[in-house]
Amino acid sequence: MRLKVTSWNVNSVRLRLDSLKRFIAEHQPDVLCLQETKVPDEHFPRAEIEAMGLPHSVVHGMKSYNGVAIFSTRPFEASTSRSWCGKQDCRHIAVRTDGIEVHNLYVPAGGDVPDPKVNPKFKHKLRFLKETTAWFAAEAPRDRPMILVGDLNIAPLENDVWSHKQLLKVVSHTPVEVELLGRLQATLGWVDAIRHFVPETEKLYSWWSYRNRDWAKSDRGRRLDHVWVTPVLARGLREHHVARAARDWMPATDHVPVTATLEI
DNA sequence: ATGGTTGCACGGCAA
Repeated sequence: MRLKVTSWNVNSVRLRLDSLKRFIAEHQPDVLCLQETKVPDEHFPRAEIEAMGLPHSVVHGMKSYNGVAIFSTRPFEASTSRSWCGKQDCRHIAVRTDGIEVHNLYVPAGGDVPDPKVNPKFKHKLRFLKETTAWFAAEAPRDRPMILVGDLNIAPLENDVWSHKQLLKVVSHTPVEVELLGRLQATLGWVDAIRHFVPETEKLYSWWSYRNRDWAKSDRGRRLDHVWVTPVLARGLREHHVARAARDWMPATDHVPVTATLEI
């Protein structure tokens, strides 16, 4: 059976309904994980998205900031959301479908200054990574079929950014973040489902800043959005897709959908 | 070096 899983930071789900409809029609994901929905649950346009062919959903949001959701062609056997760093800021939601746990994460961006002593947002980001790492390490054995997706707000590899050298002190690509993301990845032996298909020598991005006149021409991107699978699922990996074209869909988003397809 | 843009229960904050 095919399982096609997409992660997309939509930066306001209410502004993105036309783009969501187009993406779902063109790519037909089975499980669609959204981040930065920016809407409280009572105002979430849930029925509209369910009508696009994904009739099962869970949402977990708040006013103005953050927010995560999962839509699916198949019913959920369970769903949970966890809070991290003592904050109720809607950065995690998880479901089980077909015996597979799917975790959808929105890691804090971390602000501008990569120093936890002077920047509380960066401190929060590091702490969030440590807490999620401890939780996955304690929670689940490696042989459990699990998928972790989301806007992890870290581009770990040299070719996950347009210039490794120029971004070494830029939040999202600093060594301390990359190291912590590596520890999270090591907990369950998570396999990077996108780099499974794209060699590390090749540039690959999922985000381009709004602050570029011509994002495609300058192509100063970063790969902040990820799909990971546990080792037991990795042998089923069949395809990947980064919907670069969606960067031009109006109104524009800075993140594009990232998809992995597996046979389960 | 700086400034560049977007979104949000509308305006300072987060990204």
